[in-house]
Amino acid sequence: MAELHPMPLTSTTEDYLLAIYGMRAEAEPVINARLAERLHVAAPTVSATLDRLARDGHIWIDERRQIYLTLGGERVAERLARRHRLIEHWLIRTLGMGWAEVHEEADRLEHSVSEELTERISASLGHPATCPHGLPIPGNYPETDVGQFFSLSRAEPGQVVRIVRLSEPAEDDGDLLRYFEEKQLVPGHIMTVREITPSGSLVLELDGETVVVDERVAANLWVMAA
Amino acid sequence: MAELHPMPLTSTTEDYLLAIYGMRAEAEPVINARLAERLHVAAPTVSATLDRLARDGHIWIDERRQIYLTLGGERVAERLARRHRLIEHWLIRTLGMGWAEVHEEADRLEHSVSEELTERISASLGHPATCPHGLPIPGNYPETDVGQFFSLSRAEPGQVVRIVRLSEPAEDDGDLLRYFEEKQLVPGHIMTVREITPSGSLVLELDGETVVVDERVAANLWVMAA
DNA sequence: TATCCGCGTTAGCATGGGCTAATCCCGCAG
DNA sequence: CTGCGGGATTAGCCCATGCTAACGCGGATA
Repeated sequence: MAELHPMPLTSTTEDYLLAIYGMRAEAEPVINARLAERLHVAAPTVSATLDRLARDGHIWIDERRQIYLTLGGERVAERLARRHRLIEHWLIRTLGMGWAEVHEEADRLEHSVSEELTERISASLGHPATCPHGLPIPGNYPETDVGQFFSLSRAEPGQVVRIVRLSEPAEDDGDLLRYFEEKQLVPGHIMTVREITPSGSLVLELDGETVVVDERVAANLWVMAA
Repeated sequence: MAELHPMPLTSTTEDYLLAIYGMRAEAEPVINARLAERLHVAAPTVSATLDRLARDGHIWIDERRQIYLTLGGERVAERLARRHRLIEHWLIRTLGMGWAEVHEEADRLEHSVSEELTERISASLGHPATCPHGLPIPGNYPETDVGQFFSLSRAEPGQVVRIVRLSEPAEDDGDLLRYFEEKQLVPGHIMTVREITPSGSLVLELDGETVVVDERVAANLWVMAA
């Protein structure tokens, strides 16, 4: 039953929907325990909140306790992701905020920016296709070559790749963001995979500089053959 | 007792403090019943919330049930007013939103904009002294000629005045805002008071146009001799 | 097979922020 | 003096969002 007057969603509701959306996009299993980690709340809290989300028709949960967005829930999440990612761009372009700082600010602003303001922002930026960290902006992102993207941790020695985006969870790790920024491991940059060490670390060459990243870090960078 | 880790205030708390601050600035009596009207909540809700505000040291209430901000509460309110008014400017200047629409948007954004972002906005706008509706921006507003301001409803026939700002409550009245915008009754504009009718309406001349406003409307415009 | 780990739910509780209905209090006007 | 009107509080509810402690369950492992 759709509400006649769609109650404005709470900030918490929006956070949950966006987290589920993000985890789906990364093809991670979406279960109670993972959400609890991601949202920094206790397991029973997640259970109760998911019950409300299901009651209100935003999600459904199957027998194996996998969580899925309904069509309505997905629409909400897409709008939020769109807002969040446009805001990030905006903060960088018009106010000169740092590449590693905007995510946190956008996490709060995404809940209070109106639909109209969102569209004005998108227009003023020329409708960018991705956020500054390379994640697609729903509504602006063309249906393209997503299939060509793969995790840097799966790259082969000798391969030349271009960074296309960060992983979802990387955005919530301020230290990691600052590290990526410092090493210029940001979307658009091209690098060569020199070698892969026995422990799984990758030796990269970027702008003539050599950078070594371990497997866990490489897993958070998505690339395409360049 | 100041908290060691100052708990982030809730949106509700901020709304109450800002309302109290605004009513004080207009020299309106600050009591429970007025707050209930302004915030669109029931009287017992206000009582309960004010109890919490007092408990947390943001306000105090005297024997006659007048409500006052503590120094801490006032600091919070000033920061919020600053944010709100800077955001309004920003939305108009960088995104072309309407003079009559920005207040509502800012009412939501003021709760989620960080201190750092606020300062970046102020700098990018050249530290404006007032919001687009003429209300002073704490921290940017010079200590000046506030004493020269008076309500348009107290103007004399023949007087030439310049609009300096709206009243606080006018900002929450969308229809009134749109009316002011349409008639160009906005800060900076100069007009002549042609006559005052027996019913208290004012006949004004603005840019060669004649505009008639009733007493209730005139009370919401502050002017100075020009 | 016995056990333990990861996961989920139940029970029980707290706080913030809302509401209505009913009562109470004070000052002013008749 | 009586009564009324405005304002505040009390009592009693509700919901969303959080927590801990304890229990249950199913699969992998010793």
